[in-house]
Amino acid sequence: MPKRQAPEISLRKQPKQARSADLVTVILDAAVQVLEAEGAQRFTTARVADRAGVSVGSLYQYFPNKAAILFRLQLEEWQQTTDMLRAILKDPSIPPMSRLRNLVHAFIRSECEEAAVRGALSDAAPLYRDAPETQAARARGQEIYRVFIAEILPGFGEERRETVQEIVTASLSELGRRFSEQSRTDREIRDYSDALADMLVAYLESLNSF
Amino acid sequence: MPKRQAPEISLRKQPKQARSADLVTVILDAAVQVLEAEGAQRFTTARVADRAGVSVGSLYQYFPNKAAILFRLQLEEWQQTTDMLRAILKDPSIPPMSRLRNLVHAFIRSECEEAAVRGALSDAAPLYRDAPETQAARARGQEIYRVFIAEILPGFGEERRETVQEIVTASLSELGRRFSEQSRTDREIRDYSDALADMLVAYLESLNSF
DNA sequence: AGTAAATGCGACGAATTAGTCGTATTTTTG
DNA sequence: CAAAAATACGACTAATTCGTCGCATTTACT
Repeated sequence: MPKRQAPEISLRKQPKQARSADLVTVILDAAVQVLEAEGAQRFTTARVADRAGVSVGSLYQYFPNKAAILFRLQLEEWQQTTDMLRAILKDPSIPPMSRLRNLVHAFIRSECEEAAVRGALSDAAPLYRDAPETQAARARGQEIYRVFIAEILPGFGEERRETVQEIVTASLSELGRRFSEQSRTDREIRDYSDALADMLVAYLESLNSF
Repeated sequence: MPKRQAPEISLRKQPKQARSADLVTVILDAAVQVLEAEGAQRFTTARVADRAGVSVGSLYQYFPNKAAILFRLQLEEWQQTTDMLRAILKDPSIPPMSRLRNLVHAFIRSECEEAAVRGALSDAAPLYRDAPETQAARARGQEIYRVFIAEILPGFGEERRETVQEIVTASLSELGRRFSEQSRTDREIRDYSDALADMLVAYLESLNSF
């Protein structure tokens, strides 16, 4: 059981002046560029600092270690995606299964944009995924699905719903990630999204026909 | 676009004497142990050689680089799994959807055994996944599903079937991997397998009801 | 202006790693 | 048994990496 993983993934100190706040954003932008251009393997603090036009020392003023930068990027990614999906999933003017279809399409499209960065980020996941902050962020993201599943499967027990939720969310995130590993045409994206939506809808409807 | 990745993943030379054939298996055994005990991050040729009770030099006689060892392990993993699943999927005495259910259960159970090694192997995937040998092995593994999908969806065109196959195989491998990241009780394994099988069956049956 | 706090710097230390090469040992072969 | 081929060895090199520390510069505040 390899349980490495030091904590300390959060910001080391809060930027108090404008220049240092800028510094943090400049570093994060540079980090994205490094991930995109060099991949997870060659993602190093030195390269990030270099591309940001900043010294390593400055970088380490605000990020306690390399993993903290990656975690921060993943966190922002998750937050953006979750916000988008929440809006789709909560819209009461659309029937649930249509909302789900819309969500699938939006999610797959979003996964295919900036696929390079996302892919690299997931290659680097071992560096940050075991940190408690990461677990917490994951859990927060699950909330919107929990509510949705409860809405469409009202007769089911807590435990059963959790399993369904696990399957549905994992299908989305894992199949989305895998699909976006290769570059795809718009046509492929539509077809795949349709098929994935078909599968999820067929599953959920089959559960309700009893 | 990070396109690193040197080829040269195959064996450097064939062992001609018994002792060197032993050497290769000893090294592979040790590699598994290192992956399991230390994780992908700390998987180094030195550690493997050390645990195998062999010198690095000897290791490099037969493996051109670190990635070759990992590829070899992944290949054996895939071969074993594929053989098992092929037998289940081809049994003509059982109706197709029952075969699929059996397959899901067998696969998830198998993923949960030695989850540590499999997880580490997939963390290390960036080191070998872009090699042509890996692509080829992947493609070979897809074959059994291609045949199965063709059997149950005879009226569908080639392209459509490919999308379905992509969805089904990705669901299995990715959800299986993700599920096995945490350690699971027998009960959880059964419930999850049932749910996943439900989803796949619901999907495939929904396709056939037109 | 003058002081203290905040920020920025980058050379440097300590550690780790992949892979090689010349040599020693063992096995095969004639 | 002797020469040749195969195998084993492990010290070593070259490269890369993370993260720190003492000092310089800039900003905030009175």
